[in-house]
Amino acid sequence: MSVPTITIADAHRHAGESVRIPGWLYNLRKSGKIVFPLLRDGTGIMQCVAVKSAVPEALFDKIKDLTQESSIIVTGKVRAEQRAPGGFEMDLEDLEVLQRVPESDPYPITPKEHGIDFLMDHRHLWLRSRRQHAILRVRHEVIRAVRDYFDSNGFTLIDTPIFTPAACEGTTSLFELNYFDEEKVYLTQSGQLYNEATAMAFGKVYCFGPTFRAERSKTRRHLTEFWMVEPEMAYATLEDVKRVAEEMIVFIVGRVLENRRPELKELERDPAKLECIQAPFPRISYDEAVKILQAKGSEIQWGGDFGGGDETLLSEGYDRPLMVDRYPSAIKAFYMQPDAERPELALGVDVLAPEGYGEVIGGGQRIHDLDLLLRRIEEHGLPKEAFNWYIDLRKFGTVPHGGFGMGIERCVTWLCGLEHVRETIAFPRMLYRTRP
RNA sequence: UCCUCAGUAGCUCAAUGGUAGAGCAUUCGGCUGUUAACCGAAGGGUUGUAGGUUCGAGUCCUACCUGAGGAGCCA
Repeated sequence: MSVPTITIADAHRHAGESVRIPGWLYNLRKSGKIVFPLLRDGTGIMQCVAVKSAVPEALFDKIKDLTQESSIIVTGKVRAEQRAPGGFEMDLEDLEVLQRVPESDPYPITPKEHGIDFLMDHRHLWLRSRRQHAILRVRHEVIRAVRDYFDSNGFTLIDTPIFTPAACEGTTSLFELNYFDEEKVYLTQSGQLYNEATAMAFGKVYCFGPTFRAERSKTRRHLTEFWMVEPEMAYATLEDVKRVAEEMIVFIVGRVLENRRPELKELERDPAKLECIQAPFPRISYDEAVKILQAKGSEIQWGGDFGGGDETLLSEGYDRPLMVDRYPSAIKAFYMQPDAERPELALGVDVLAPEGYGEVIGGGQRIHDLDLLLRRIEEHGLPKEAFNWYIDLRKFGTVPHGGFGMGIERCVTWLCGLEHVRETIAFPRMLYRTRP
């Protein structure tokens, strides 16, 4: 008679049955004649139990001598048990050891606390911990929600290139590499310019992929390689962009609350902080933001950009994301459409997450007028030849259009209530850290 | 790139300029309901590197290396 192979996540459906679960030994608690191995299988953690008098001696000895993170396949009967974490427990009947981790070189991440440097050096193993597991499952939920939101709202996924011939935005630094020793190309820092082309072909589009910034930033909000989702819409105004950004965030938060409650609990994240993320989000202008900041004691002057502290000051007092729009054109990218009533302002919007998490979305309406775009390219000293295709978009059926970009890691950091973005991606790439 | 802080056992951290310590991990022993289990014992050190001051440096000084936090910039 063969027993079914199941996952720990499904164990509650097999109470009273004998089943087989492949996994790894998460931890082992011993008490003389009774042992409690904790099995981890990627879907959850289950406590097993073996009493010396109730199992064959060879089996008991094999369990007793297991080491942390050894790969094992357990067989036993699942039973509801109040005392077990998770509410279910397995009475062990058999154990197959695929690889026993030797004592001479034990698993380095013990159940005690560790420093961040050590954990980052062992990131490939750290991913097995409950906390990292919870964070990456929330990340997965966020990504799935993003795709579902756009897919069910008429957007077409169109991926943009990662090798690009020039800067999308002249301001930030790019990673440069040799392209067959024939020319220099750069790793993309945004798919936006290409998406403006695809939006003119498909109406509503989005891209979702890795993005690279060679900024020498060393803060809790920065990675050199991160994932960004960027929708772009033809015939869209700044107001349309703001509405979509708001709807998307509400949708994502709703999905996380619906499907990832246990993960939020593992992370000790108060779900009430997310339950209040409902439309409408507060909206203020750059002008108002500057006045608010000055009243709160910030050094900011009109015309300057917000620092990290300014973003925190602005978003405190709101329990939901704050939308700030109409920034001075001078501090924004060359492609930003000016405000018709006040041409010194750009029709851009930033979305600042609550609780001091800062900017998670940046976007706005793009310039659709050919002459204005040419003028801006010149003013910013950009090489016109490299933008010929982009300029074409204003020559052949140009329309008002806009979109935004959302950094996935910053969003996950906020939703999980984390201190640092580095835990929201499996293998973070940061200034001074490219390994493992 | 700049500013601040840190580097001592495998890990997390102590140690007034005067003998290098603890908890966890590992090994051995004990324990029939543990929840980062607990109790007892043992092994484990070129104090990041190179100089300097001093009778004497983990501790003070200089440079460098590595990491962390922050700034600017950004999602």
